[in-house]
Amino acid sequence: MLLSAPKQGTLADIASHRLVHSIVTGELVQGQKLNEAELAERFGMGRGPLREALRHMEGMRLVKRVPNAGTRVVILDQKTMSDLYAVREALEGMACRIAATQMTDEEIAHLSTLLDNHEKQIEEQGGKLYAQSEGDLDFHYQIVRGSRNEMLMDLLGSEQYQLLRMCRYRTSRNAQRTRPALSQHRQIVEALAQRDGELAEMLMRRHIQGAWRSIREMIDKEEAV
Amino acid sequence: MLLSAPKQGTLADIASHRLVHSIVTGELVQGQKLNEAELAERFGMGRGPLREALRHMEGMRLVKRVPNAGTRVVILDQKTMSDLYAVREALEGMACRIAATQMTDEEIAHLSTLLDNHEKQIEEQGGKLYAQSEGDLDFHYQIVRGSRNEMLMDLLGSEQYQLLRMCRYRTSRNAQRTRPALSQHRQIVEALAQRDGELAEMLMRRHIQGAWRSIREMIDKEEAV
DNA sequence: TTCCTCTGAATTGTCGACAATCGGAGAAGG
DNA sequence: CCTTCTCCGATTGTCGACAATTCAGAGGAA
Repeated sequence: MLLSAPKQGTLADIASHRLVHSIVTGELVQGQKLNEAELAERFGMGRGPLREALRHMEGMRLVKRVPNAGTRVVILDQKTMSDLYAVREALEGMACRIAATQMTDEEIAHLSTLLDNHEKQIEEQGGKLYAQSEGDLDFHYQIVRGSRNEMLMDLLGSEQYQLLRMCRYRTSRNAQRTRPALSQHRQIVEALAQRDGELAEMLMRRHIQGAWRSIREMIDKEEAV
Repeated sequence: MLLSAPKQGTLADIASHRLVHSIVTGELVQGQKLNEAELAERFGMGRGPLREALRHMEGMRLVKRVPNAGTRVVILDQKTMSDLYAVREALEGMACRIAATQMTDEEIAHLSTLLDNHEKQIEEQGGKLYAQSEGDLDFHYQIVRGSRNEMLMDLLGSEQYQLLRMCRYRTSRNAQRTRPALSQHRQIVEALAQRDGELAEMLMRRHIQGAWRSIREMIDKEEAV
């Protein structure tokens, strides 16, 4: 799993993982100020490791830090989300294009079975929206891994991934477009199987554009209320 | 300038900037182990701020850190560079596409004059290869800013920018393809002026592909010796 | 000679205390 | 009543010392 948090290692790493979790799930509210002493005590560690974790999270763009004024949880407004999806479209599109030439037949077949499972989950009337969402992320990350591009894996895996989960958590209530999404996923796998990178890239980009459109409409409707 | 390093702020920030400079210019050799105590003394600070800087650099992908085993300067081998250019192609292509719809006429005109200056510099037989290189980065970053996408600006500006500079520093001896590059830049500006995002994206992607091909050939030739 | 084990020195990880800085409550003046 | 200044509490930034871990080399056995 991507969120596998090795509860071992330095305290700073542990603090990072706990902070990520708290921020993604909304336990730490957007814009909230993070008090170093308080968090350090809650995590049972000194302020040193915590500050290092904060610096790391700054790199992940999950918090915003101002010298001598503390660090705050990032605010995911519509503009930020829009920017995020544009970047995703570019990066995952590229990943898809490369993956079409780099993935093994076995890996592509595995993607197919992954989608089969996903479909079953949907038919079983998954109240487990969360699992579906994670499964979707899994699909996307498998393709990114297929690109064999370390930098893409880092960017989409470690960093944007968290922002995306945060975004989903905030908008997970409905967003029932799993059906069309699944269909698009199948198209993408087919393009990969045919080793058509250009087509795979285009399909992935459209897929992400569609996801963003869906989310944005939901946000707009929500704000109208 | 992008490399403007405010020599004020927290010691950790100062350390970051000095480390970036040392790594990009090669003063700190690739793969070299970074001793915390030694660096802290050289910078005239304690190990605390230095460790925070190191964590920050880890986020920038300029160093690699292993728990209980220290941090080392990243190694820019051909695979890493290739990955970097693929990511650049995706991100700058997207930036270009968006910029075509977002930049003001004034900004586009400014790009044109920027290229005029660049051309003059070339004709004046610039021994100042460095200035040209920085000018080129300036051109690219102006377009990224034109996209109005904060995340793109961050990714391409603060982070990849440094890796790219490091890459260029290593391969700056010849790489005399300023002429075709300038011509391609002009084409891109024209596409932007016509508000043709799709074309602008394609031209930018080809431009970056060409730059990478040129660099790779040079590396291959170098290694053959 | 080669390999293993066992130190112990060097380096990283962590903590608590102190200094510097910022934000806000409350007093002084208009 | 509002504005501005001053001081104080709270929070961040920094340092030095200590604990935990790793790595290299000395020494010994096969």
